[in-house]
Amino acid sequence: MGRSPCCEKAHTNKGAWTKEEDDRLIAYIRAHGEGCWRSLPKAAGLLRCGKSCRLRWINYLRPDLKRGNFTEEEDELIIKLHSLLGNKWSLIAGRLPGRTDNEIKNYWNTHIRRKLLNRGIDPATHRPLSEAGVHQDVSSTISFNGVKQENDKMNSPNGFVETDEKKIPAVEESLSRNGEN
DNA sequence: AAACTGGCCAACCGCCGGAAG
DNA sequence: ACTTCCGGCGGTTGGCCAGTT
Repeated sequence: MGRSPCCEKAHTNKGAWTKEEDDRLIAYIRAHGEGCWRSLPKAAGLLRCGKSCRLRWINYLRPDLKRGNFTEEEDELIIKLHSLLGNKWSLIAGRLPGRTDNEIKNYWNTHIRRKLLNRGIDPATHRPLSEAGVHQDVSSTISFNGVKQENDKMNSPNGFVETDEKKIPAVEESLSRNGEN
């Protein structure tokens, strides 16, 4: 037996959120706080999956979100963190106040990857593209899939093989070193 | 002016780890 | 110890929009 769905899909709305739905969600969380996403939609009078509510709140409605363009400093910080952590968007987002993992993930895929490729750097390994083989098919570098994830784990750019939690102190050290220069 | 193309981004999907029973 | 459930995460999709042909 597989897992049951997190909500009754037949009775939930999907797609873009309306202003009214946003207002209901904001009002409910202001009154009751975050948490218990499963029961939130019913309690808030929303015909949405709990997951959908959580995502909407975290990625769009939270009052502390920065929004707007990324600065050059944020760009470089994301590149640095990605070189250390790989596709751990939530960890990267934790270092960028007011930014969400989804936002950073989108920004990476649309802007930074291209930026690195233009610099001749492989976005997956943060090594010069020439090192990865002159005849490498660029499209394979661009592709973003599970295999690439596995490669990241097995062949982390900086040689990390520990868990992500164990990486954090090294990331902190690396960043502070960077700050001193 | 219409059709096409590519970029952007909000939102969904499926999986995983951990908590609870 | 095992099963079920929930929250969280990363990957992917699809709709919208602006630029180009």
